[in-house]
Amino acid sequence: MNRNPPKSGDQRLVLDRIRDKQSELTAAERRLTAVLMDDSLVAGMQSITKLAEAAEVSTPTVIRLARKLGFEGFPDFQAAIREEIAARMKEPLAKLDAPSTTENKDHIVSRFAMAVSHNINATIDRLDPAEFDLVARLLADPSRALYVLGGRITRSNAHYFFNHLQIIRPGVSLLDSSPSVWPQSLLDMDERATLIVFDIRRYEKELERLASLVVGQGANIILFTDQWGSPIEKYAKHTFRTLVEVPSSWDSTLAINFLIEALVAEIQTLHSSTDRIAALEEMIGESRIFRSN
Amino acid sequence: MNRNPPKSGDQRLVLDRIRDKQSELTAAERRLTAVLMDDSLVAGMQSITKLAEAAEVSTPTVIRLARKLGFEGFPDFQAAIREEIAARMKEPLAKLDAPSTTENKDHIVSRFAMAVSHNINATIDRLDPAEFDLVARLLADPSRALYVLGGRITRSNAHYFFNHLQIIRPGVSLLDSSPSVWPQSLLDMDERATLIVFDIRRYEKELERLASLVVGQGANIILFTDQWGSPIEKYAKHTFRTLVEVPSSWDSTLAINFLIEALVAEIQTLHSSTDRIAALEEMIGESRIFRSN
DNA sequence: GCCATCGTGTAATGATCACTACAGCAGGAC
DNA sequence: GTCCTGCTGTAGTGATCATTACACGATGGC
Repeated sequence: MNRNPPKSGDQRLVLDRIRDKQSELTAAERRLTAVLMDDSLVAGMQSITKLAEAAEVSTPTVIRLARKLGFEGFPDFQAAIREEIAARMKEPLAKLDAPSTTENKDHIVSRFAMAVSHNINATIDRLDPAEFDLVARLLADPSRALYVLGGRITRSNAHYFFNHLQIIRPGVSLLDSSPSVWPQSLLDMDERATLIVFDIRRYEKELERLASLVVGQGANIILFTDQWGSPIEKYAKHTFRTLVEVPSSWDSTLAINFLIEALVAEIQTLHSSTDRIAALEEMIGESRIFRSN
Repeated sequence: MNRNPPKSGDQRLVLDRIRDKQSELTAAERRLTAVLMDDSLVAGMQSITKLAEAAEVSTPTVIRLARKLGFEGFPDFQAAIREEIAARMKEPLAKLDAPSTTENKDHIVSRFAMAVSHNINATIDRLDPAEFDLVARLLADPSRALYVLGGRITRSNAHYFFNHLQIIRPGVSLLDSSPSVWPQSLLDMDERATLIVFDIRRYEKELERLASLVVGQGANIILFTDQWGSPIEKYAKHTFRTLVEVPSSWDSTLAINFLIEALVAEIQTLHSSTDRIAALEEMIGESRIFRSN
């Protein structure tokens, strides 16, 4: 390729330069770099006007950033980006992660990303969209009382789900982590109640025991578990199996979180209680958004 | 591959169009397409003047080719090329493709998966591996006291991180959600202390206030925020920006969880305190594994 | 050999662009 | 409160750009 414009001295990659200077950048400049890094600098191929519009900043801000990164002006900056993209396009398989040397391939983050990618894909694969929709409708029904319960590790997931459900609709309770206080909630669980349980390996005896009692009372159970399946499956009306293995000593609950977030999105749509959210924000008094314009 | 770029009416790829019309092209136009195909269209990102020079043709020839290929003019042609390159660059390290049949393409789960895929990839993209390693080492150092704090939504993430850190190493505290009890912990934060804060949009004033106090005491802050950046960034020694936008009324903290899990994996490796885990499991008395195989 | 046709480049045009100068404004210091 | 500093956008400029009109030259039919 013709590299007749020998750039402005510096040979480092644009992405690296951005990362290096990230801490010195101003708010508007960061909005810009966010847009640029969003699609691996491709946004920087547009004219300065378009790029500025996309990032919602002014054109001088773009020029100032280019200079801060060590380029003479926008054309110089853009030429560097073009060369960088050209170099990356030449490589057989576009690898997004490493702007970079091969050493990053083995970095824990890369290996983790591949595992997570597989986990979420496989989780979606074994998901029945019809069942997903059914569960979403079920959870969106405010006449059904909901109880949420997690295990030792999955308690955070339970809390996350509870946190959102509680804002979207009434009648949601988070069961305490201590089994000693469960009986009080158990009393209220009739056939209009639904218990959402999270139980991945090192499945917990207490959860199973509670599940059997809950079913005995006529309530339904929705279970989030791992690929091997918690013993609670036999009590559950709906089961979501997720993949949890990653290159770590710990299991990953990312696929579970994925389902939770997708369900929350769908439930919110079904319930469409934007007024409820607005009211809540009013109460909390935090509705101010910090984006600078 | 995905042919999402909507372009100017026509959906076909630029490269395909060139191949289709190759036989109808004139000598000068072929010189042009040769240059373009040489580096996967990247040459087409320059100005029309530069491109013409590179191919040793005149600028009107470039316009005539663009029109022959079905574009309105050079800008239209260039926009199509840019989108095509963008699509190719996005080719994720972890491609969470839409599951199975086309009918499901519009299902919330599929749309969610695509957004999440992009979020995690872009998050990795803007991550500095060296900083990641540095933070992992910092958090693995048992002589540093750790404090974990989340906002309204990110409290679950904070809890998740805390939950794991606490098992791996001593000296980890989760700050309560109620600001009224923060001062007690604040007292203990000296220059050997590190505060891990989660703050995504609808950035919370209380968190920022605490952050400034903490820094005043000489402690370090590690911040997990969104792509726009919490105001706490200016206090933080290390900042991890993640993408949070998904087709939902709610922001997604999946990319944050991704970083947490990856950090936990690395910290665990560095600390290699398997004995500590074993001891803990002994105490909990839950060490029986249910795996079916 | 003459003309018609097609391919191509040159030159001139409005449009857009990159860039500068300056003013407004927010946040921090005192 | 008041200043000050630094960030940011607006407006105006020359420069570059994409495009058009047109002229030249090559080719082929008659």
